[in-house]
Amino acid sequence: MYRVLTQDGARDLTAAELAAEPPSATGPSPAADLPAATALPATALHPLEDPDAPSATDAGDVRWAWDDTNRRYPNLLRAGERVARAHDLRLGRMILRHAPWARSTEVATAPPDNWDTLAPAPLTGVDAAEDALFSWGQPEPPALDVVRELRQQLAAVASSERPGPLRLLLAAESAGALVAAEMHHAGLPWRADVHDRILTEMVGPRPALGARPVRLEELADQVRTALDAPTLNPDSLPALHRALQNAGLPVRTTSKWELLEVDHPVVPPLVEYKRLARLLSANGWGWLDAWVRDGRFRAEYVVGGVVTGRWATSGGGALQLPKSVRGAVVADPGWVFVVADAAQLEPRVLAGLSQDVRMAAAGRGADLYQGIVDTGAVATREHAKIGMLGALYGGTTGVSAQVRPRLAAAFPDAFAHVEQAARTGERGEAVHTHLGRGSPVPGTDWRAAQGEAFGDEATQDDQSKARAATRAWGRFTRNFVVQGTAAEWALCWLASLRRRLWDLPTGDRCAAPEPLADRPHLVFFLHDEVIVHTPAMLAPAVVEAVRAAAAEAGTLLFGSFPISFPLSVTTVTAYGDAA
DNA sequence: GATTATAGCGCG
DNA sequence: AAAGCGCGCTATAATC
Repeated sequence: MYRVLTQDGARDLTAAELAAEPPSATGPSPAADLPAATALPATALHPLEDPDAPSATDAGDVRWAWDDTNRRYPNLLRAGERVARAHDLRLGRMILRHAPWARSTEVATAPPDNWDTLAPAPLTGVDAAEDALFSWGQPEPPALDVVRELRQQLAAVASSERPGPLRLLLAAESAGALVAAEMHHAGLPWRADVHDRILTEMVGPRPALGARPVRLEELADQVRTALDAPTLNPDSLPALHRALQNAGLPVRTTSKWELLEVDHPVVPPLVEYKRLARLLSANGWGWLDAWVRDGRFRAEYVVGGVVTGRWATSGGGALQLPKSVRGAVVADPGWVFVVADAAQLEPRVLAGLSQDVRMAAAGRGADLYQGIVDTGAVATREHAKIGMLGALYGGTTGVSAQVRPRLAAAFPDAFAHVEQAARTGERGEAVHTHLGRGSPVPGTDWRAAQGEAFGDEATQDDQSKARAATRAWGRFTRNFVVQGTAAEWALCWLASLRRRLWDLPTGDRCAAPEPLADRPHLVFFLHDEVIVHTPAMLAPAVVEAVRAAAAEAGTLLFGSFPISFPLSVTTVTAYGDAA
């Protein structure tokens, strides 16, 4: 049963009704020509195709369908309502527009409309929780026919070349949107006093606005002395570069790695200055003032914000929290964090993607890189790691290039898969993830450069630039299939974990006025890592749920293929203490 | 004076 | 050591 949120309110429709000819026909519906059986009712989905399948505690099997989770769900959460399942039509449209398996469907071929340009509402959009319960709070988007779009998307999935994976992808993406809204609602516990103490220990007390903290001023003075440049402002890159040149340092740029190759008394204080200045500008007192309220940091997640399907964030830099300030993330009294991250996620995903049984076998233990060493393919764990990362990213130099032939011989299926993705990209064609998310194709500039490189008046320079652009796009598509499929694994992990956390027996706690934040709940997600905030007593059950969810994610993507996804899990009171 | 571009570095 | 992929954010420079 779909609960479709239209501008007139919520309306319940069965999948069969959605697959039938729409009453207000503005032309033939693509769904009309489909046999009814091709549009599976939501209730008939095998649980393994649906990571947020209804659980024992869900009211029925309702799946909300709405234009934009960000626009609709936060107000439900404020009203104390938790939604079990959703179909986010904005996200669904983005995926189906570019999914190669749905290339010939109406959703993919129709001219652009308002759905294509619909920007997600900010999670922190509505300033007031004071909004009337059913005024949805934010300005209405342009006219959108929600029922029609849902019909078209369901029909597109059903008539696509691979309905099962695409259906899972849309369900997982939408579940991700629910998680993002819930994490924003609950917030990441953040102790401003601890953060302040960390900063003070590193740079001295908070200075007046615009002034440097004492430690930074000391380091700046040491830099000026070492370079004999008494008025140097080390924050000015051109000035710093000139001063380094004048002092005779052979550096091309002012970057840290280049400085570290030079032996000169200015290097230690300058590198330390840059480290602390960076921390202070990105996550100093200003950040604290702007982003932490009432003991919580509320990240603005952007689900599907990266082309590969990874999440992005806007504002606050939630996906770049430096390790040095993670000590300020402290659980509430009586509560703890369960911090879990997936070990070597991307190579494991590649093993599953390419059905490489040898690589899967190397990943049988907790450490895939050590497993590779144990096969005898390479001598050290470091070589295994650098070699695998090189294969995923398209590295062509150094150790990565050296060990590449040996790894390629040991794991031919995995290496052939990424090579194939690179070749496809170099031809300017799209690749796709395991569940069917399509990559963008290169723009007109890229194609023009390719064409001109073979023209009559092509110079050497034109040709080498074109070759470089070709290879760069190949590296992008090579990585896309792995990074994108890893993102899909992570979405399934999140969706499964979210359902399992809700199903945990919590005694009387869940009767509390805040249905989400008074029980174990997700508070942070970082590509292959999650944090659950939980009453300490329930931590062991949460650890079990996190592991079970990882196993389920592996099965959802790769069925019975024997690739495992081990986690490293710790239970801590401060994020900074996690391994 | 307001904008866009770049270098550099934080995260995976 | 970075490199080879994907991001966001800041301060400063460059440009309008």
